[in-house]
Amino acid sequence: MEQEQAIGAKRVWESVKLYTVKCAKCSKWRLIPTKEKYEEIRERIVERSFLCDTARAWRPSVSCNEESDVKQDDSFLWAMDKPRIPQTPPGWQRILRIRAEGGTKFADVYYVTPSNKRLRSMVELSRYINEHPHLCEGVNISQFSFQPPVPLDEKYIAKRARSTTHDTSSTPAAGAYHALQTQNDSSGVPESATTEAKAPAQS
DNA sequence: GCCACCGGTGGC
DNA sequence: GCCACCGGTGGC
Repeated sequence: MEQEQAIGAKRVWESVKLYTVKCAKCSKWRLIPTKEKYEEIRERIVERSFLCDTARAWRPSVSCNEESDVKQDDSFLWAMDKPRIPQTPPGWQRILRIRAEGGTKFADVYYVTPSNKRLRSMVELSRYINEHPHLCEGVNISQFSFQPPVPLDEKYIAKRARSTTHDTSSTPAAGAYHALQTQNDSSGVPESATTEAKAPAQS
């Protein structure tokens, strides 16, 4: 199941199932209870490292001695967010849609406005802000980023012609700040259809 | 007819 | 060569 967010009359579907951040000390994954909390952590992860102690705010008993909350295995599709993505302004939604496996792009980011409009790019966004000043008080474009996360499984995307820097194969998560997981379930990307779907020949 | 999704491409 | 942007369209 995907997370459903009712916005006005419309329903918006988010591909992300779970939000996870790695402790900078013990390298264990900690689940983040809400998208809002995750966005808050993500925005400042460079300045403020995430630690198991941080998770005590919502889970008083947690510490580096506890096992990782999640195993990094194939039951989820893992993707790593870029740091410094600003928190989404109140009344807006930042939505991530994972694309089907084997395509040319991994995911699309879009924003849903307070008036329930779906914006696909900075161009559309700044036009919207100009045309709806009353809905955009105290909002400016620096609070938005369309930067999508990167899949940890690079083969999820169709192979690019001769990628030169291909050394990330060892441990992509090693230097990672944080990750999000999306489930390979039937409502999103069908498991069976994606696992061994191979393009006959690549140019 | 609408809209979510994907691919093509222009501009950097 | 990369990727932000958006046009086209298939599936509902």
